[in-house]
Amino acid sequence: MARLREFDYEQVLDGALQLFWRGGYEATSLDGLLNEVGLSKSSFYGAFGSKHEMLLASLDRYIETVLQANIDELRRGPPREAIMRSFEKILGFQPSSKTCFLQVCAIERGGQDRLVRMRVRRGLELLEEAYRDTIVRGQEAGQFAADADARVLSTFLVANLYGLQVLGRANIAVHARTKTLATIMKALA
Amino acid sequence: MARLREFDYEQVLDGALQLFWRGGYEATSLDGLLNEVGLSKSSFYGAFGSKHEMLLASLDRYIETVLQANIDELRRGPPREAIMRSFEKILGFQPSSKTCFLQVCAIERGGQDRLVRMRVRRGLELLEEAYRDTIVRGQEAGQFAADADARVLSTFLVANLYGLQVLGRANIAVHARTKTLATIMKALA
DNA sequence: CCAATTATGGACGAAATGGTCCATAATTGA
DNA sequence: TCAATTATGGACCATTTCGTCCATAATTGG
Repeated sequence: MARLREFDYEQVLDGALQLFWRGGYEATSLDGLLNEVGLSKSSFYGAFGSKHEMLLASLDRYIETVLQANIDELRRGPPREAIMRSFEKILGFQPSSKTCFLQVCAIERGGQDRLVRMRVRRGLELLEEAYRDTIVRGQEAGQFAADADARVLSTFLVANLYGLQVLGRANIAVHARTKTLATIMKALA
Repeated sequence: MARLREFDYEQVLDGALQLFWRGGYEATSLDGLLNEVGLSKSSFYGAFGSKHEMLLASLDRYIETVLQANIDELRRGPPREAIMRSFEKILGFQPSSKTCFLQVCAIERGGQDRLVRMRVRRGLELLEEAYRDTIVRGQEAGQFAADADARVLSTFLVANLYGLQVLGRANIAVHARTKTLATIMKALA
């Protein structure tokens, strides 16, 4: 063995995630990041490889913590309420709120960066599956139309979830976005 | 009077729009931009002021050309078909396709940049109005449920339009996105 | 305690960043 | 034709960018 690392890998990763999440990839400077988390360059390059690899690691981290927590909430609660709550969170967004990191990555880098795209896709699929299972649960409980295709509806929900975040970023009034939620829920039955 | 400018202002603006549109604000370097459009720095700063002002000008330009063209199509055609066509365009997107510039700006800078946010919002509102008027036309023609609130539905359509673009960026299969369109249209009646 | 190995601090570097400045060129009204 | 004004090319600048490198520190197995 040899000298032990003095920093907490996941703590640094979480710090990087916060910065990338708020500012995006390009606008986040490595020096600023290292300064923020208090890490030297050699330690960083030794542990993470490069700024880009750090982004990928942040994205993985986001999926397995933040996104997974949202998914867990969805899977746990009563179907209709759980779905509504997932949307109500987003209705509360202000323009300066952090929208889903998957969306940030998809828009800034998804067009050119295959490794980012694969991860975003995986995250969206996890979310879609969670919605799908929740819809099926709701159908079994007689809350949603039983003849509807849960897969189609779950993709529809994911699309709406991200669309509403764009409206929030643009400062479209809360009441306008809230009324949209009713239309979305109506599509479930 | 004095010496005449040798470059075409709008042509340069269009070139800048293309670069910002494809790569985003931060990732687009001024040197690269000037090199691309063949403009000297002094001419650029004389005419446009700064990189940031150029972004704002590009955004305005986008709204009055690209977005307005989409809006015109929407307003011209038969209601149901016009709405469907506006979505079908997006279904054809590949991951590398340029998503709506309003979305790129909203996600990259909307959280921190008020001037960008105001423009994005105005663009979204123009789009929402066009959808709204188209829905009303459809209601008058008996194609859509007459008792529905066209304003709510139009916001709903805008949200879906942007949500589907995120899915496209993430390489979610075309057939999954296509099926979503049916669900969206069903909400109109 | 020594050898091997890994972590750390920070100096260093080359290139790129957005932006300024100035000498010169071109144009028009008088 | 001359004065006034604006456009242009490009040198120049400070700062920041991501990344490398190396000497030194710390740790463990033998």
